[in-house]
Amino acid sequence: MADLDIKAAEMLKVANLYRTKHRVTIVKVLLKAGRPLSQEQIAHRCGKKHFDKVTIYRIIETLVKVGLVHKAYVDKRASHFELAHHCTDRQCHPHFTCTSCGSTHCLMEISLPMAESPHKGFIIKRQKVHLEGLCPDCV
Amino acid sequence: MADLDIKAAEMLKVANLYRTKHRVTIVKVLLKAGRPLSQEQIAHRCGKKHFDKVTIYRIIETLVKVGLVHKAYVDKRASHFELAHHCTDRQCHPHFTCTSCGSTHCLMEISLPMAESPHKGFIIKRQKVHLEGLCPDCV
DNA sequence: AGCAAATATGCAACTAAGTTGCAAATAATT
DNA sequence: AATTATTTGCAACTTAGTTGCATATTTGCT
Repeated sequence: MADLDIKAAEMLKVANLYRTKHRVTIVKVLLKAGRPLSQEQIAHRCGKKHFDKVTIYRIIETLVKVGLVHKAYVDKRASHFELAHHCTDRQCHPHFTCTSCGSTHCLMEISLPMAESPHKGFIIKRQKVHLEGLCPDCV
Repeated sequence: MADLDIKAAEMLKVANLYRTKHRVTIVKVLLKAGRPLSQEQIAHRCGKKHFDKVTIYRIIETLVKVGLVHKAYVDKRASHFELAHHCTDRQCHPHFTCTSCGSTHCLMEISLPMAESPHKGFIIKRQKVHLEGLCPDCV
């Protein structure tokens, strides 16, 4: 997965961040996953080497700050994060949670029109859509 | 506020739930607030009398189960709940969070079209929209 | 009203996500 | 290679939300 290494390092460089082993690994994990992950899931996918949860939270925080990552949703009290590189600056793809099995999926092809802005003095910059229903496995 | 008492008791009756003092008080608090509240905010608005947080969580859980209440959003790790009586069964009004001051508001007049369902095997039953930007005070 | 069955509440102790401060380690700069 | 800027690991902490169980309240019935 040298491709991913290069891509991850490149993303950090563009964002003007120190390219540390931990950051590269975490960006790679998020690239490979292609879907939102919690701190625990990230830690698990980082493998045997020790990745302190504080470090993971701090890296996520940094990546969010520079716009590489954003919080996709909260499930069972755990925030799930994903790379923002497939999102426009106004909205991302919707996420879908199955009310039967509890799984969550990215629905990349759906996009709703933006709410019109301004609305009664509110300047709307971004919009997030979360869907609920039954996933293919539970129908 | 005898009106609210009657309304709250009526809502519990229709939902076929015991009309306890605690439940009536909490429903009244939610009616009066007209916006999502966290457990802590509910406790605060219930006033001097002792309302254990476990009780509040359990009442919320019950109200969610019968559909009177739903979780509107999570802010700073705390879930915020509101009465569902102004929502359709497919979607509610969007919530708006100001990226400058952090306040969250209900935008009652906005409603986006529903994502079409089914989509690739996913049956979409409900949709939640969360908006971000600048509130009138921060513009 | 008074009683029994059904259900709700309070308390104490717990779980787990996320945070903070600080010393040691690593990356960038010269 | 040395200096500086930044990141990481550790330990201890904070806090939203949960669980089990004994006690209190509601409801339906007579």
